[in-house]
Amino acid sequence: MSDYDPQAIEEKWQRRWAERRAFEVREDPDRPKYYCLVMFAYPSGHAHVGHVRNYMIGDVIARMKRMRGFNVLHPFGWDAFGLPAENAAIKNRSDPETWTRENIAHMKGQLQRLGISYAWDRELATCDASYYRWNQWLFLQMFERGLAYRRRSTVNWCASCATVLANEQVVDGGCWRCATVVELRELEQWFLRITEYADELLDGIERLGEWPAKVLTMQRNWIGRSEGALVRFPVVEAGVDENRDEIEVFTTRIDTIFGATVVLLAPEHPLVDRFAETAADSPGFRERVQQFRALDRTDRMTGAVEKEGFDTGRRCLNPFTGQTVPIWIANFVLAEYGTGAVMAVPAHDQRDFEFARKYDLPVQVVIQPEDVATEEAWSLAGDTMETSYAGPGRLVSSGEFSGRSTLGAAAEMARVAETRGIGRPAVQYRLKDWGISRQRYWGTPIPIIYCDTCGLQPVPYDSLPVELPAVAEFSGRGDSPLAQIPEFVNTTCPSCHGPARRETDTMDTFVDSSWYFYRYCDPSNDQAAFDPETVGYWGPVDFYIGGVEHAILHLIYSRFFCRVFKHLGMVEHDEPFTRLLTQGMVLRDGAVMSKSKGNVVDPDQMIERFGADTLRLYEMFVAPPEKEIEWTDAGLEGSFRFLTRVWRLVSRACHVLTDPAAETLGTQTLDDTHRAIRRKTHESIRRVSSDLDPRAHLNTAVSALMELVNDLYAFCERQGLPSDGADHSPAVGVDASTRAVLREAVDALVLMLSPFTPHLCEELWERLGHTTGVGETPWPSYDAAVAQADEIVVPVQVNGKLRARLTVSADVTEEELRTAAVAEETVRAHTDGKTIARVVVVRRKLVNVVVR
RNA sequence: GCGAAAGUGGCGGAAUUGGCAGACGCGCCGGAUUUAGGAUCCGGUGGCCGGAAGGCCGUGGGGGUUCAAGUCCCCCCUUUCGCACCA
Repeated sequence: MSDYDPQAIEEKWQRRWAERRAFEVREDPDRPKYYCLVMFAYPSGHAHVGHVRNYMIGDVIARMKRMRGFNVLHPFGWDAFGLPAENAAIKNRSDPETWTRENIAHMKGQLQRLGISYAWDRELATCDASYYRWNQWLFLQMFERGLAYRRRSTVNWCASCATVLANEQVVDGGCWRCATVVELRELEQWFLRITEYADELLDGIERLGEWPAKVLTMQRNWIGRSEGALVRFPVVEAGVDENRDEIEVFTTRIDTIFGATVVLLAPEHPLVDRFAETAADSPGFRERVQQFRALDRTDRMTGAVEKEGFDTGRRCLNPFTGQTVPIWIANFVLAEYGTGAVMAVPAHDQRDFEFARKYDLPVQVVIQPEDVATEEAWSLAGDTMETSYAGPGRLVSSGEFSGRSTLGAAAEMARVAETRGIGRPAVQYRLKDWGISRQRYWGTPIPIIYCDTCGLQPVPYDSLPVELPAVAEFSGRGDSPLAQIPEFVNTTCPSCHGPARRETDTMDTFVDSSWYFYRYCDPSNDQAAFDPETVGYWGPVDFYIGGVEHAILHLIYSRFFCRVFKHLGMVEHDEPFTRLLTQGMVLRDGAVMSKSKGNVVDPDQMIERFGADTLRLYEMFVAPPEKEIEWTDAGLEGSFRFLTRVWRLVSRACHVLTDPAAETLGTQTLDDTHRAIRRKTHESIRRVSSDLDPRAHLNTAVSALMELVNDLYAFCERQGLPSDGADHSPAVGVDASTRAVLREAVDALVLMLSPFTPHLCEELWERLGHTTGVGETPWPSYDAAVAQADEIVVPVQVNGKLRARLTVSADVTEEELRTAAVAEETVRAHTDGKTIARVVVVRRKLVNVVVR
């Protein structure tokens, strides 16, 4: 047989798979379905070995599941809208679509050379009107239900990208894409009411048992639910009793309200401007407010700025104590959380404590720890305490509530506030509604029309899609590129048919990626986003694989959309992704691969040198899928060496194996060597099967296969099989038992290796005389009786230290083990002259002789 | 600062339920083969002592539980990730 020539083999099998449409599937109610999905790709230009790793994990799982009898949906597509296309267009003086389509073509070629088992007939690109029209459809559905709405608001603005960012897209105060520090701007924006589902999204986390705990924690933090109360503090105006202003605060510690000695406003709080109008007598008021507002946003958010504030001179009424308290403006109070106003309780909150000490504001103790003997001790401490006390305890100096335990007091006091009409229990979330308006060209047009007479009008469903107009040359200037295109902007009102203007913002591309996994199920449907019955068959996604960088953005939006579709009656499941695996990055020289660092490893070059199978195997073997890996060429060579070894082993086996149907195990007598290799074969099947499913420990599955190959080499040598390349007549001098045992082992090896290196294994499978493809052959099953050894080696310890090994029959009894262990010579050397206090026997595992 | 995860040979990593630490691979060393190199095959490879048999030590550090700890508990160190004035 010839040498291993990956290039020839890989091309041959990729062609055959395509001809056979081997990976295209349709719904089949008689077979269990399995939806294996990798996160679709942004067509940036070139796939690198990091992408390859992601896609390989999915491919190994998909191919293995197919062999295990599942009807496997394994699609791929393109997250094709987005800013880089616009930037590239400006740079190349072309248009975003050309750039995008060329990149898709190139990357698709790269992926196809890897031999991934995608159902390419379901490929989609979000920039196709046939896809994004359903973004528009869904937007209108949400608009009808009040889930999409428009409001003027302060938004995060990235000056470099010249667009708005969602809260989720602001990372450490900068743009998630380019890290430019975000500014705040007032704009009319479209929002999706994700907060409507805040509790559902939070509760659902409990049921995502097959997601990494880390991702769940991040989502919990992001939603940031806190229970507390809203309480209104009436502003005390000299001489005015009616219709006076109120400051509503949110607190999680209403049980400390008797200690609220000052109310703090965010500099952006609406009342601040009102106060400023009448603050003529207070010089510098406006200037100081301006100073606070101008503070660097990131610094304010992260606490890098010193806590400062000043007295407005106004006072309000603490509705529980009936006492007036001063109103201050403080730079650390956030306008966007809660009500933008807080009650400060210096004695029981560290921030407030520091603030009070700095400005010499009163510290009123109202909670006393259970273990402090007397109230006096703490009342005294109010003036001398060095730190706040935020723990539990008993309420003191709290009117009718004094003596109560903090446990349960907060809930009751919130209810009391409600009956008195001064507040109510309330829940706050960190999660904000999702701003989706983007002042960009390359995205889904928002299907809304503005008419001077009729106002805001949704585009009628039968006018969808609102197509993105082509542009000849892309300048990228102006806030909303679509606004520069009169043919697009000018339209007629669907209601009065008078002249009207289209919305010129496009949707955040995360809208596109929030439901693409449903579209794959029914990709060419032109009547609906998807047929609910079809998604009912394929959904939810059983196994989803992608980078942890999407832990909050994409994965929370998709869970949100799943619920919207459920409420539209289009899906029945609660969660879109049953199991999530976040694969580790591929690093080189300790850094993420990027063009600018010049450390990108191009998969095409690796395929050229070693073949796709070697690259595939290497990336699966080097570490567990979740871990990040450091790229090494040496490791790749090792994988190539292993595959060459497999090739030679099977070639050698082919010299003596002729007919799969005849070489079966039946009544042959097997000697020890035969039994040993059968044991190894079945043990390997057991290990590889469970390593792949459900454990997804792909690296140890490969290790087990390497061990099997090593043993098979030794077996061939021992049985005197002619070596590869030697002159021989088939099967000369090789008995039927040896051939049957070898056949079983080599077949199992090739089958189990095939999800990793499908081209090589298809070729070897064919050479082994099989007529069906390796991928259509059922996964091998293991026989526990065969995997079980006749004899086992049991370690013997004396006082926990290994002293001997006993080779005993597998069905040895505890008593026999005990006797044999104590009698063993090396054991006796360590027990002589001592008392055997105890002998611990763990059947089939270990003996420990305890001496004194 | 708070929270979580991790820390195992020269390197990547394995050890599924508390039961032989270091599977498998890389690298290195030796042997066979070879004109030579490469490739291949076989063997060795945690540290220390020893000619060997064997012994001692060993999973970031320190304590503990247990017949038995990489694994469980407590304290500490380091790294990574997440959160970071959220009232």
